[in-house]
Amino acid sequence: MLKEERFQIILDQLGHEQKVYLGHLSTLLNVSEDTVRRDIKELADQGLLKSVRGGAVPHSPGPHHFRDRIKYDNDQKQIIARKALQFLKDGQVVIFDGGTSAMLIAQMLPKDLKLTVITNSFPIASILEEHEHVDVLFAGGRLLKDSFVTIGNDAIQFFKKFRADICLLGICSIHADLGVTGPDFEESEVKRTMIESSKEVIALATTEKLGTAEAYYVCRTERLSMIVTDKEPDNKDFDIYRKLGISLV
Amino acid sequence: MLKEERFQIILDQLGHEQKVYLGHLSTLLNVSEDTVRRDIKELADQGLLKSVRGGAVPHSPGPHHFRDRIKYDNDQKQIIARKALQFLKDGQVVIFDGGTSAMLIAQMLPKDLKLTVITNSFPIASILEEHEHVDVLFAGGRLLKDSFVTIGNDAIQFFKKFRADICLLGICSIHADLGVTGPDFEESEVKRTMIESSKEVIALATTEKLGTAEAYYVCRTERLSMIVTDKEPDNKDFDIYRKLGISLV
DNA sequence: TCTATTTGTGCAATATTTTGCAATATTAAA
DNA sequence: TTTAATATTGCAAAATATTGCACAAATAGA
Repeated sequence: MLKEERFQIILDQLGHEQKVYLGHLSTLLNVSEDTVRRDIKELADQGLLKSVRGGAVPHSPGPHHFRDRIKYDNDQKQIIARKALQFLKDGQVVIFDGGTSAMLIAQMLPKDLKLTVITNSFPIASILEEHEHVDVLFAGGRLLKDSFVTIGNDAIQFFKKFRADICLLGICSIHADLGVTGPDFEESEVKRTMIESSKEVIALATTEKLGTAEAYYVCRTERLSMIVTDKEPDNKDFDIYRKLGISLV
Repeated sequence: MLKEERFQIILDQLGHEQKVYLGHLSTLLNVSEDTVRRDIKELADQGLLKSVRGGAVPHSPGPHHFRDRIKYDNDQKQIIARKALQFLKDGQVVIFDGGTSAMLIAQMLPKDLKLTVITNSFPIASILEEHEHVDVLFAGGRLLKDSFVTIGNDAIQFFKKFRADICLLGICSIHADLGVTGPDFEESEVKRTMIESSKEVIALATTEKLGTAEAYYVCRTERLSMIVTDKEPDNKDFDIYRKLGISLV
């Protein structure tokens, strides 16, 4: 096998995974871990990925240093993202919420998928900038430091203009009676508008967020079309949501 | 078998596969590996494929990303950015245009300067995110791929809401009679609104852009308060602008 | 036609690169 | 701290490239 073939395979892996491991690649490519390490170093020198302890993570070009803040080792969220991905179809208009879960979805998105994406998240917009067939509509507003999303009335008014097919709602607390809630007032306001502007709402939630509530109201639980979790969906804890007509995945 | 026939077969192989091996070609073409190697070298010299250890791979055209563009000829622009920097004072509301010049200014901005920045440029917003005392208001709209700015009616409406102290206008063509012009229609539309929403307009222009014109009108020359160039401002070529009441720096 | 020259090919000697291993150093986690 | 995992370094063996050369085939000029 040519060295270039190995390079291609490593880069392909990083197209849909957020991290590749030395050990995994070593068996996959049939070479020693040392060789994989050297390959990764060479690719890192070319700026095609970022070498990290134990493997490598994607490193996309462009001036987006917020990309570095992604926590790549978040297995739960990665599982959720992979599950959610299957519900995105060609031609849809999708609102992406600003959380890390939605960001992972953006990163795993097949490059040939045609979408119109509406978002208020810098990281998501900058990831999708590389997708030729994705139109990005970005919500203006005040930039919230450290979470890289725009908020405020301008962002709200922006989302109100659209009628999206799907809203990918980042991880919030979900409680069957109290509804969907979030920890930040202004972000919750924006989320509420995102939901109002979408036909279907897919909530991305790690299981520990189910049954909990936070200070600020976002929407009623029944408004959700689907909850994507990191666990098996046939758990009986989830029955309460199924009764409300919500699919669990 | 003619050498040209071998060439054709090698190239055909690379049309289907992503790689060819020396050994494989050697048996296929009934010549020694040395000959194949020489063939590949010759084809590589013509740029028809890429010679690699053990075989060859298709020649991939390198990506031309935003990041790559930043490096080029920024000496001039750095001079301009440094000069422009002195006009920014605490407490001002400043509109940053999306060009590389404005980006360099953002990069050089002292961390303790208090500003409100209004922009439609991702790179600028993400640079300023690290400035604790800078409030960033980001214009929504359609994201223009590869230049990382938002454009369209939404962006225009956003800028119309403000009354800024200064507009830092990225490098356009400036002609004393024909006014300020740009090469892209939609970007020029946005620039026009930026200018309308600002008290003062500081144009950033490399000297070769002075006296030239492009297709799309942005504003009259007199509307500029100042032109920052990379040359000494006492050049007599600049007199024509001074007569219009524009400072040169 | 015949010779002289060029070109393409394979072979062998030598140089370079790649690879895996082992010893040592560094880092992250308990 | 100690401990386990991962990285780095130097090295030798294997794989591959390069070079020089001999020889054959094709080409050109007389």
